[in-house]
Amino acid sequence: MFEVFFSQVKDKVLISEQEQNLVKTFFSPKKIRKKQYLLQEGDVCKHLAFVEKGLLRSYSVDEKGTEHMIHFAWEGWWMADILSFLSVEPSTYFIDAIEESELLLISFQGFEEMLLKVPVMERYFRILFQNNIISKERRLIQSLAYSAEEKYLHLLANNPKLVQKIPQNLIASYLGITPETLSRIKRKITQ
Amino acid sequence: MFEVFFSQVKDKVLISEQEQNLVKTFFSPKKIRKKQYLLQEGDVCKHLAFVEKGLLRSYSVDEKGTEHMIHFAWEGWWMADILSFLSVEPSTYFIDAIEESELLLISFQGFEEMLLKVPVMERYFRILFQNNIISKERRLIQSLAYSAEEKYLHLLANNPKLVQKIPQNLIASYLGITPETLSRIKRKITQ
DNA sequence: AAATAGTATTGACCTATATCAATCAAACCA
DNA sequence: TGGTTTGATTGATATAGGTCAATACTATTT
Repeated sequence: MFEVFFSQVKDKVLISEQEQNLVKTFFSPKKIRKKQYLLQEGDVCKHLAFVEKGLLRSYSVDEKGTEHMIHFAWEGWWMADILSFLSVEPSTYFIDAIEESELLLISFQGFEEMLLKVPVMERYFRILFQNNIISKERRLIQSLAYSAEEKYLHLLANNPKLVQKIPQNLIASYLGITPETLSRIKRKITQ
Repeated sequence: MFEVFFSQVKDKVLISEQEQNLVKTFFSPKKIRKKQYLLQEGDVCKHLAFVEKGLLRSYSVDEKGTEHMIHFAWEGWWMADILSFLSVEPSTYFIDAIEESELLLISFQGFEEMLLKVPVMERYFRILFQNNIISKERRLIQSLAYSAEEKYLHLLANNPKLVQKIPQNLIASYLGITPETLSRIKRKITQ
């Protein structure tokens, strides 16, 4: 159950067997079906979810009912509304499963306690958050400075797995463009 | 010199006098004039800069020579190209002073050593990075889902200090719109 | 296997925002 | 202090990408 998890952790920090066993106690496994919600708007995000298997997405829905993709997470990645989770405020997001998935959940109390009892996990999350900042910053610059076509080409070059795994209408939303525009861009690139 | 710094740190974690004295040894103060560069594209970002006083900006410049504002930092905030700093790769950003500023600089080695020797600073940065993720995510959603006018209204509501302190052409760039469009939005809102 | 729902493509048209250019206002500095 | 650079406003025009609608394609369900 924790194979993917600890292989990810070990990519970033050194962790002993003993520490691993302690860390395990803070998590509970959960299976989630396709289209099932992990979080709905208005609810507090009570867990960080690590994806052992499968595929999740997070998104917001505006007044017109349009969905805006925020993140995708598959094997080896985390998913949560970090704002809601940390501030214990109602979320403005939805999180659901694009594919049937296996998750490891940790609660807010569990998270805080784990970081204090296992300092190496404090370090792991600091590094994780650093990386997250970097990738968000990249995406932000792209959304500010690039045309729709440039954004798609960058995604293809830098995150081909995402383009493979995720339906096009969701990719369009992730890039902040319409599915029609993405379809036209693809045609233009291919011909 | 460290007044603003430790008041910020104490907002997030408990830190002893002893720890404070140790932390101080990792930083060096630096004064920087208006328009002076702290970082130029192609150089590795060798320091995290804490702003004790003044105002900095970071921005990228595209092939057409257009500047895209990434961040602003004034009293109590950090500034760096975190990607370049952490990965020790050449930066794609510029950082310069909008106003004459007083900074506290810490090198990469200093940073790593400080986090290991003063675990409470590991915690401080984990929290700092958390908050950074949250604000970047907010900005990202706005850039994807909101119109130019909505983005400006949100900025006014949520970051009025930024709107006060920063020239309009830079605010426009920060929002990913042109100065002309921002000017028109302001007129529309006011009348 | 048919029926249904979801997803992608294409075309016609529209609108928000960019671009270009001129003027105006303010800030800097020699 | 007047001249020069820098930033803001306004107008005219162009365009990338959105919207709406029809059709085609692909999965999923019964």
